[in-house]
Amino acid sequence: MLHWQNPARSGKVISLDAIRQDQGSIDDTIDLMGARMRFARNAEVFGEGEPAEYLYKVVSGAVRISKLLSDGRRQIGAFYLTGDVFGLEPEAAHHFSAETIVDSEILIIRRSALMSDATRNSDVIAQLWNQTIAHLQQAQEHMLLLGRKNAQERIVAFLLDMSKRLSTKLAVELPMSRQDIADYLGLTIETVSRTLTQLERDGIISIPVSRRILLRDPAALDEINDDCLAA
Amino acid sequence: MLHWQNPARSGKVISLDAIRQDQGSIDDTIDLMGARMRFARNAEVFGEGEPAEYLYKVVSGAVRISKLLSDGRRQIGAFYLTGDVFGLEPEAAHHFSAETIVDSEILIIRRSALMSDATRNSDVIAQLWNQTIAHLQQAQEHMLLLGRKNAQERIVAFLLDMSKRLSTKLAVELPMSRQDIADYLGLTIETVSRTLTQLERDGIISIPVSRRILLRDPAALDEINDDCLAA
DNA sequence: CGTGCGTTTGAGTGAATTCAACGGCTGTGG
DNA sequence: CCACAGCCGTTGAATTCACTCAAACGCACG
Repeated sequence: MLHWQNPARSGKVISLDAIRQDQGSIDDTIDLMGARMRFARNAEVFGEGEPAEYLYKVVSGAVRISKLLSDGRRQIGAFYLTGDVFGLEPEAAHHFSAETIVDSEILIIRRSALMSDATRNSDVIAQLWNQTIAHLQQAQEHMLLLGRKNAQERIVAFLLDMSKRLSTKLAVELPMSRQDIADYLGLTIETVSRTLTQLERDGIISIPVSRRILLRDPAALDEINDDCLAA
Repeated sequence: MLHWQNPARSGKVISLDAIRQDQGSIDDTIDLMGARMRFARNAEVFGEGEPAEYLYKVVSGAVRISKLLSDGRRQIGAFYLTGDVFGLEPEAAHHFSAETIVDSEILIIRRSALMSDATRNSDVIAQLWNQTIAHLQQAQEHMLLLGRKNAQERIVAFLLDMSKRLSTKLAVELPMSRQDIADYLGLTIETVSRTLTQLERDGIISIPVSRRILLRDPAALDEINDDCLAA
């Protein structure tokens, strides 16, 4: 039997929750078939244009996927944290490169292994499809942020998303640098820094050390984030 | 047998080509099972938050999918032209709303019908998955544009993409308004207009009427678009 | 011949960027 | 234990690119 229905989700912010929620059988499959590998900080997991032979799951650590323009401008497409699956593109080649942000342990599974299993069990494809859908929705949400939100809104959306995904609700320990955040949000490092400082001055957050952010006034953050649909 | 391999594609610009190329069997299925419907210009095909019961294919006309913020800011996620499939989110609800841009004919198929077929033929799921992947890659490419490109680069990328998809290589007949273009590219209508005017002054394009754009100097356009990877 | 909508053009503003300097850790080596 | 180098992050000043506000234009339609 197939599981076409993902759990209905009410929120408008599409993070990777959907992916996690729907990982029952794929987790089992991958965990059985995969091989663990350790990567140092800033190691390349795969490069743009490389054949996409494997599927990846973050066991511990954090990963970014990114694209570069010829003049060095970089867009980070997503961050993957513990438990997240990435690299699932049944095309010949990857369209992003993936690097670790911190020392990480990654579970790697050969795509062909999954696929041969899939011929016997269409559940696996359905699961992979659902994963892809979740990634797509995340990308679409991010397009709204990149296209239409100002610096403060971007930063706040980022903090709330990280808070949710790290599930340390009010004390967010960021694995990534300001440059990574900037390249994810389509801002400069200076703007990221200034905006965070301003939020701290406003008493909405506090930043005891640069990588640790305390959400002092979640209501104010939600207010700024206010993604509501019109009418 | 499954078709895991999409045709390898060399270009960096991910348009909907991949979708079209891989539509053999899904086209057959949908065309057989679907019902055609006519929509007037600016008609809503589905709304954000509505249950996603159907899959859609543009027979003729054009469709935009979009998201709104509470203050009216709008981000258009994609345009779908003749032959494109959209609405494939096996989640409970749509995350974008979809409206026709011009009078359109849309083929509609009940998802459940496809799905019951899928239990017998995992090919169909694989096809749907590939469609989703293509949409994801398009979204990721668009994130790079929205996050890191200036107005001129956005306009040029848009024109080249439209030129390719409309396959009237050098004379692009745009179905959408300047406002739609602006909301797709994350710009204002004025900036879109000014940038097009400037390209015309530079002799790179010409605009006999506002919706028709002639690509006079494709090499110059490619130059500006230059998406190349670094090193 | 108006009216209305979509588009263009102009002038001025502003938010984010660029350029530049400074501050504060961390680790290393004297 | 201190000195110093190398990052990373913050802050400041000036600039710029796209935005806002405003008006005019052109075309279609009644």
